[in-house]
Amino acid sequence: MAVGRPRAFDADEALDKALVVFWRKGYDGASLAELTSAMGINPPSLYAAFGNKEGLFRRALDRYEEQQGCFIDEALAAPTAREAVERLLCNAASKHCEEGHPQGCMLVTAGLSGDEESSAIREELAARRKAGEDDIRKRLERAKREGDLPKTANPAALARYVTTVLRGMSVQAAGGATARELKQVAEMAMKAWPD
Amino acid sequence: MAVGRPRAFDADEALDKALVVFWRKGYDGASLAELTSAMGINPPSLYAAFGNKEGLFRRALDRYEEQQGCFIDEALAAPTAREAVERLLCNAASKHCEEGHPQGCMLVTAGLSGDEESSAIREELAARRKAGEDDIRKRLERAKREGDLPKTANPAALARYVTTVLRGMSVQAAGGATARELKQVAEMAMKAWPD
DNA sequence: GTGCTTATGTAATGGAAACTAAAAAAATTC
DNA sequence: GAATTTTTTTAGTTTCCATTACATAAGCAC
Repeated sequence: MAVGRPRAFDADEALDKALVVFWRKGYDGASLAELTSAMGINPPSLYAAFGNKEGLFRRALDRYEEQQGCFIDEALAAPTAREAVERLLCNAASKHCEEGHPQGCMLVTAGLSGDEESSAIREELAARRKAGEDDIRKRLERAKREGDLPKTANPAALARYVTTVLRGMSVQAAGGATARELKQVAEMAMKAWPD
Repeated sequence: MAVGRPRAFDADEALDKALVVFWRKGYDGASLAELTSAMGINPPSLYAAFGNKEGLFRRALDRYEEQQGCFIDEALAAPTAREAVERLLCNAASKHCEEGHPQGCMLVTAGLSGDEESSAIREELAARRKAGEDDIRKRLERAKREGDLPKTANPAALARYVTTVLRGMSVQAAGGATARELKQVAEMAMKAWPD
C-alpha cells in the first residue's frame, strides 16, 4: 500500500475534466484556474499529480485518443480498405459534430499556431496527427498486399488524401458544420476511391 | 491636409508586419509586445491607429485576404468549373507551403478553439471561411446553370467538399507537409469530380 | 501514541498580459 | 509667434498567468 496521505481525488476523473477544458479552449486558452476549477482540485494537487500544465495536457491527449480515437481502429478493422475508409469518414462526420463535447478533433483544434522554435505543444499535436495518418497508410499497404487495392494504388498518397479530408472535417465542424453536411463530404470524398 | 502632428509610420506597412506575427502565432499567441516590436511602434500608436488588439487583427485579416486570397478569385475565373477547382486546389498546395511566411491558411491556423460564448475571433474566422466556401458555391452554381456541371450536380455539396479539402490542406501544411504532398492530395481530390 | 510520508488548502510569487495617463514633440491654423 | 491638434515617448496600471512556499491534515510503520 502507498505510504503517506492518500489522494483525495480520482486522477482519471480529474483528467477527463481537464480534457474537456483543453478540448474546448485549446492549450493556451485553457487557464490553470479553469482547469483546477473543472477538476475540482487546487493547483498543488494538479502539480503533484501531473507535473505541470504541459504534462497535464499530454496526459489529456493520451486520454483523448483512448476515449475518442477508438472509432478509428474500429473503422480500420473493416474487411476491405474501401469499407474501412468509408467508415472512417462517416464516423468522423458524426463524432466531430456530436453534442456534449467540443466540435472537431482535438488534435486539430487544440493548437495549430506557434513558432517553429518555441511551441512543443504544436509539435506534439502534429506528431500525433502524423501517427494517425500512418495508421491509415499501414492499413492501405496491407490492403494492397492482399489485393484489396489495385496494384497501381499509392497507399501513402491515398492515406494522405483521406487524412486531409478528415482534418478538413474538423475545421468545418469547429466552424459549425452539421453532421449531415459532413456526411455529404464523406460521400463525395469516397468518389475519388480507386477501383 | 490633416492638422496635428503627422503619423511617423506607415499604417499599411505596420499592418503587414502585424499580419505576419498574427499568422505565425495566432491571435492569442501574438502578444502586444511582439506586435509593437515587429511594427516598429509603441503601444499608444497602435491603439490610436487600430483601436485595440482585436481591431488590429481584423484589419490584418482584411489585409491577408487582399494579399494572399487573390489566387482564389484568379482560380475561380477559369473558364470551366473543373478547371477552376483544379487550379484552386493546386494553387493552395503551393501557397500553403511557400517559404517566407507561415504555412497554412491564416483563417484556419490563427484560432480554431475558444468558448461558444466568448471568442469573437473564432467566429470572425469561421465567418470568413464560410464566405470563401460561398464564393466557390456561387461559381459552381453558375457552372451548373451554364451546363458546365451536370444537371444532377449539387453545387453546395461540391463546394463544401472542395472547401473541406482546402481546410485539411492547411492543417497538413501547418504540420509540415510539403507542396508535392499537397499537390498529390489535390490530384486525388479531383478524382471525385462529377463528369 | 510518535515519527514519517504524502496530500491538501491558503495564499503568495514573479512575470507577462492588454491597455493607458501624462508630458513632450511636431505639425497646422491663426 | 501663439494656440491648437494630433502623435510620440515613457512609464506606468491593473489584471491574470503558471507556479510554488508553507502550514496543516491524513494515512502508514513502529
